Amino acid sequence: MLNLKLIRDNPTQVQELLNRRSADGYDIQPIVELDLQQRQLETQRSQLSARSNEIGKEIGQKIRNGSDPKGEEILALRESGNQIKAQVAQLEPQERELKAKINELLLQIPNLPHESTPIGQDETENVEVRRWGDEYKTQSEKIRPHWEIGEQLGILEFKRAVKIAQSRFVNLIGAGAALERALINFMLDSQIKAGYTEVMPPVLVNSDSLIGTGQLPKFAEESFKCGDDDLWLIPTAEVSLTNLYRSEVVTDSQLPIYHCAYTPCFRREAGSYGKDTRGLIRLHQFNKVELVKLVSPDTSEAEHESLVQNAEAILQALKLPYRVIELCTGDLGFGAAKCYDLEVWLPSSSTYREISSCSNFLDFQARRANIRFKETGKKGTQYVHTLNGSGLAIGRTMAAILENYQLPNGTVEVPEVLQPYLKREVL
RNA sequence: GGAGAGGUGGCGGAGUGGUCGAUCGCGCUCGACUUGAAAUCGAGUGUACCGAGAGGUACCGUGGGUUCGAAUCCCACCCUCUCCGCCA
Repeated sequence: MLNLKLIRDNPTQVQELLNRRSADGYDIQPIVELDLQQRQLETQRSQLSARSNEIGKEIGQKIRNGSDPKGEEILALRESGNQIKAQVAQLEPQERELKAKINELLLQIPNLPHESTPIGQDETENVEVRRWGDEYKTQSEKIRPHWEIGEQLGILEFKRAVKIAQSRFVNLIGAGAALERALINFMLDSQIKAGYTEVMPPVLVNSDSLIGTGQLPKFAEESFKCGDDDLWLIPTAEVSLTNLYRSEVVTDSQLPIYHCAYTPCFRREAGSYGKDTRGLIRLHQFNKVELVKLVSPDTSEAEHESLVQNAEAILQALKLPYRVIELCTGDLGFGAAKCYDLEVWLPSSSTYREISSCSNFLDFQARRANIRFKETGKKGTQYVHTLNGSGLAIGRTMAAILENYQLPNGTVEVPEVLQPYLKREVL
């Protein structure tokens, strides 16, 4: 969430930055007005409370000095205390309501795009930063999509998954399941080597966690909710990992904190009917290795670049052609100030498809989740900066491997780095 | 799910209606002593919000309530621990 003081002090700049996201945009004016009202109320109420506290102390002192607790003097003081209390009781709910309303509005406002984020309307104005691995693109004439390859090899099974669940689910069979596991282990091993501490977190989380990372309140329809409990299936391990430190104050010596996790991810994909209906690209349940960093604000830009490199390293090790895209302001996710997408080459459709999204949230999530750090020797606390990225989405990686490593005879070569994990060279 | 115990500042731990934002110990910071360190001694040391400032308000698991006044009394909820039950 945005800093209320920043909105208060620089409403025009904040509004201008929000407008970069979209023209119909977000209006901060209501917040500015409510904030003004709330502060006036707060001043008024706290002055009354101060007076009331004084009266309370006076009564206590008089009784200790021998005044009759039932005497006229004390009764008069109590009466005036009661009057003030009645006034406070009137103001309090108004103030609480205003605060709640402000908070509600703040939770709906997306992050301000970073100054360096390219300005644009939608994904067509995203900027390609670099490309890697053109030399690995297959020259073969006969390219089949990954779901055909997978079904023919008997390692992907969509029909029965639909039976036991619904559409957009898959069974991985035999070598398919083994390949999935190999990818998970390879990715985790690589990221652990890069300095991330592995976590196996809950994949069910409460509402506060989803608010902390920004999925709630705006995107409730994107996640699966458990009926009887305040628990949701995570759409990404970002939620679990970032919320590990919710409402905590860490010391600056603990920073930077790097975590990686393999988890299944669950997404309702509401509103994407008809999109990517075949294959592994858009499922309700998919596996992912996620990277999360909590860092000191002055390092977050450099940390962002190195996070992207950690994700890229996986694609490079797998020799999968990809490109790095910097999202423009109009395509930026809700909480991100700056975001790079990694897109892997899928030869069957001759397109690059997103396989990792690496975002810098600055203090946006830290404010929502109240994650702070204390600098030794300094008074007070500061919000950390949070970053995350996929390292990588497993299902899409499998799709890319099946397509990029397919052989004319219908089999699939196993990428060299996976061979020790999979203990075979061909699928 | 049942029974019991408990949740206080970075940690430990006091505090059962007023002088408590909270004794004390540890830790930490600064200073003194010391060639240096340890030990010792002295001072300081929570967070958030409002206010130009002086200052004020709020916070003792969370939310309500009683009272002029609540860490302390009442109610509900959450969490932790022990025992029992169930269970991958």
